[in-house]
Amino acid sequence: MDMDISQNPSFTYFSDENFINPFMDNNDFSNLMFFDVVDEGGNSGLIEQEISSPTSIISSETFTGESGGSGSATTLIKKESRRNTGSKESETKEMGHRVAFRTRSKIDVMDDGFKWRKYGKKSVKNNINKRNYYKCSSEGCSVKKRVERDGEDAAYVITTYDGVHNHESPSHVYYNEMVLSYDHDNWNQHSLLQC
DNA sequence: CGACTTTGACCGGCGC
DNA sequence: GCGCCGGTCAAAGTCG
Repeated sequence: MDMDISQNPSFTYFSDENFINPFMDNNDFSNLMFFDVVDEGGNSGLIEQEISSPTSIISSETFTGESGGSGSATTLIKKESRRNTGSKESETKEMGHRVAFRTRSKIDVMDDGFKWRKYGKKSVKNNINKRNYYKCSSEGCSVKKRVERDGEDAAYVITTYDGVHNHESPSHVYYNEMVLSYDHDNWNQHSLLQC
């Protein structure tokens, strides 16, 4: 509609120029975009600053494809940006990190190797399509995921991950590649590092 | 029978 | 204070 998603103050826009589309195998993806969701808890995020900073962490995970033979998938994990401008009340709330990406896909829900339980469905403003809410069904894991079709172009699916899994993928995840640009303490990436 | 989905209701945050 | 909106809950239904 009126709002280009790349201008959405809640997201940092990433094109897929340097990114290999992980879902290309079994879906009709022709585009994949990532958004690093900035902490919207208060300050209006100066997101442009985040783009230039090396915040991205990309891990490639290969799983056994138990749901119809998907060969591999790649998880993009982006450290949530921290606004430490004024060193003033340093983020007491634990948001974990949030990743959103937009893919062109025929299917709504992508199999990322984790097991999700649907807990809500909602029609949201500026989008004629419903938004679906999922939780990770693993015990003790509170990662959430939102899935919605792009209101402008229903060929695109916007998926937002909220939080970090504290366990491995139930379908044999092998993290065979990982690029760590930098790290902070509030993200439990040790589950990734062990590989 | 257990796990999951569906769906309306409820709640809290935020803008006016 | 009020209304809108997004997110979550929970009961009922469905499926394997």
